[in-house]
Amino acid sequence: MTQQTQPKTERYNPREIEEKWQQRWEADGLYTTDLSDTREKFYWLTMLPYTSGDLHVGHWYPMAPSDAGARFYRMRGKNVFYPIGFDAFGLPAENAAIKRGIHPRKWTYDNIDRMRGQLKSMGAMFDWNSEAITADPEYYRWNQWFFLKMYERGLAYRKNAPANWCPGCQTVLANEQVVNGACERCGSTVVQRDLEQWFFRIRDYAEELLDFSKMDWPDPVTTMQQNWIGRSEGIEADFGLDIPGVGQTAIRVFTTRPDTIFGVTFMVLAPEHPLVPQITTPEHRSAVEAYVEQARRQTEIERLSTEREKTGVFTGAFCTNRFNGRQVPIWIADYALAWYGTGAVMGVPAHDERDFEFAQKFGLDCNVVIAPPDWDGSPLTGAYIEPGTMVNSGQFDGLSNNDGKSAIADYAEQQGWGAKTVTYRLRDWLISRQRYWGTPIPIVYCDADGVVPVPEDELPVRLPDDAEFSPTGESPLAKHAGFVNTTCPKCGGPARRETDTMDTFMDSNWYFIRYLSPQYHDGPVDPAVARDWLPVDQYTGGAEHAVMHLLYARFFWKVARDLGLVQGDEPFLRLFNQGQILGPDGQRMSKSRGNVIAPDEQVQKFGADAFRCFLMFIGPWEEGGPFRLEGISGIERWLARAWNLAIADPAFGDADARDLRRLTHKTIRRVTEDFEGFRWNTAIAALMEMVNALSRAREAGAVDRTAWDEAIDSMLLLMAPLSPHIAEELWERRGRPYSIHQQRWPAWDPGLAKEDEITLIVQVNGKVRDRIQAPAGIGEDDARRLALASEQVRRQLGDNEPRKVIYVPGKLINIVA
RNA sequence: GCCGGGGUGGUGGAACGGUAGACACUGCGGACUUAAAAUCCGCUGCUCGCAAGGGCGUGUGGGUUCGAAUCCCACCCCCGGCACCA
Repeated sequence: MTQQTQPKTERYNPREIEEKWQQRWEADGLYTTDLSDTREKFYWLTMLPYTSGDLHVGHWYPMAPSDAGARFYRMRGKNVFYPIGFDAFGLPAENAAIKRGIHPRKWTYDNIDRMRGQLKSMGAMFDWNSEAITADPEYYRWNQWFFLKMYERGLAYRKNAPANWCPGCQTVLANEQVVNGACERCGSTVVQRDLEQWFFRIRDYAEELLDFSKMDWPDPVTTMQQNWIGRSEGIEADFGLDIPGVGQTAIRVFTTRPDTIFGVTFMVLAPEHPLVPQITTPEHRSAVEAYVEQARRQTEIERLSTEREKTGVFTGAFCTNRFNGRQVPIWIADYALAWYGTGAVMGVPAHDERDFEFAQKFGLDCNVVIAPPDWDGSPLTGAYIEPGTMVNSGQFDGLSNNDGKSAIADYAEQQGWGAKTVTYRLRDWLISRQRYWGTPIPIVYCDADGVVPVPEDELPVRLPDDAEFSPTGESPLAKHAGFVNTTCPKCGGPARRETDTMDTFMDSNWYFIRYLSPQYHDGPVDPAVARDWLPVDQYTGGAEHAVMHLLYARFFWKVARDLGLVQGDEPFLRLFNQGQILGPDGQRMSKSRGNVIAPDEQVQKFGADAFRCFLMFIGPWEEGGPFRLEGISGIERWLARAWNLAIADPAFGDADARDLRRLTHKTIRRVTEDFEGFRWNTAIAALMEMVNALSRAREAGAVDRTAWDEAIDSMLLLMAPLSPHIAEELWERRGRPYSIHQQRWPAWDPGLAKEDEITLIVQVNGKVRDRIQAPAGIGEDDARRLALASEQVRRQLGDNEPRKVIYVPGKLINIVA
């Protein structure tokens, strides 16, 4: 509109300022946290990156907003600790190294060097003095130490068990690492193999892990953990067994439906159930053996297929339902899972869908014991699983099935036929891996002394660099004579080392503890620092870790607590899950898809500040979504306009400061509240509005000097967490004291932020017909007078008298005719 | 199948039960420029109308309410997790 004489000013050029400030901040140790400082501590943690190669947008998306959050709390006066490290062990690094024919150590540490530079280019306030790398012997030494402590307490044990075997990665996997029957990493179909493996007793903590009351976590994550742990209340009940030559006299089942126990018409054992070979009668032996063999060969995918029809074979044996004395046939079927409950299921076709399907297929009886409300006694066409009245259940007839549950449970306990119990879906954590790039398990096998833990003072058991590490199905360390052959710590005789390594999730269990004293030699953490700084106050990271890292880490923390190492029951008091950032095609970003966005180029082109802000602006952080670069020009324009506002003053003069001050204080309020709720996108929108309003104010003529300075200074302070470089540069150019990142967060004055004029919305029958400017404190009578005087309202109303008027103070008036 | 989360303009997205579409991108028009870029200004949900103004609009269908994107019921679709868990 008006001819604008742009002052001859320097243009915003991120390349000129960003590196300069990064170097200055580093040289000044600006982001080094003094852990002995007495101000209120705030441990802000972002999930550590895996060292798989270059950083891409998938790394920036979680980290840039997290950095803004950490900076925000720092400016609010907290002593913020915001560390970073590298998750360096594990299959992906090892596989990548093998593919390229280089040593995993070299591959990993080269990546770390590159990633460190990339992370610094982000302008994040990471405290690099606290860096921890999980593949360092001084780190994994304490993995081993923890293992020994757990072994001492019986929390680490060894057992031969069927394990998830990935033929691609040539190693076993934890239950949590099998996704739809396939390896989480390489996608190979997982098969079952019997192996001697090390486990952690996470099940011992199942009950406590279900208590989420001591932390503030997003609901979806706690729900996922709850489902994963899968607590079920029920009873274990014994069915009588009277088979010549079989010592055992009962088969124990687990059921959540004791109320249906009179309806049992058959029994199902898992193919792997130990009683199967003993009870099978000679004429059924070959069929049973064939079935067991076929079940063993099945892949997880085949076994899990829901479309599959029920299969099973009769063993020829019978057992007795002690409640009604009925003899029922014992079958084996793979829908009974060996590891869940007791590995045996009582078949109640009338009241369980799976049992119904099984009975239908094999012509087994179906006895109704819970009557549907208007049941006429005719056969069921499907399992009835809803509540009902008990029938055909002896003395329990007539009870509601809900009452029957406890009545039968009590009766079973009285008779000694069973007991109330709780079963979990969660399995113990299998930590052995037959791979090279991990923490060696500190155990020695001696012919004389058996399993012998390596003494603490011999830690770390070092991972040899010169192993032949291509996977063969056996741990590569097994072929390294220098590693394997050792002496028994107990008797001094010849012994062999354990050659498996630990699951890499062991590393991420406690890295945030190590950050506090990464150089500490006398334990995993300096106890004094741990006492002051743990637990983590705010954790941010992806929801993909809901049932792996986040569950393991909670378990591990509770073990560390029981060892007296840390205090409190939970490691992460608050959690925020950002959404997944996807490629422009809406697909998960991956090198193989070719949809990876490299931040380095974007930083070159737009600057780190613009790129950070853009990632925060594209949408709500928790939602993620496809990344498209298109909108970034809006961010560039905003930063450039902010720059121009800050380096060139408007025409100062006698002017009303009220509007300007209201703008400032309203914006402070909005940005502060948005930051508290991780709403970076709307915070940036508020700052954009401020820039737009300030530009208009400058155009409009004379501006009050004090109000202008307050506005610009506040704006820079509000921008500092989002775009640290430009904020620092402009702060300096305006002659303010270094560093902006050490300034206090601005406070808003509610009186100044308040509007003194409102737009009164005038509705007739709920439809907006007019908007009238009115004083903010307008009362109902005045509002009504204004509204009824409106020409629009009169036209809508016609001859009708208003029947009712609804007034929402300061907002709206609705005239109902 | 079960458990979460979500469906709003051409696009990303805003909206304590109270102006739907803030903020931005794109597009269109204009200013500046020899020209372009950059910058600045205006318009930009659909639709009827010359206009004033009206109608329709938040996945679908109902309901509650003076008033619903928001609350309730039923359903459809998308994303994530779990999946024969007895």
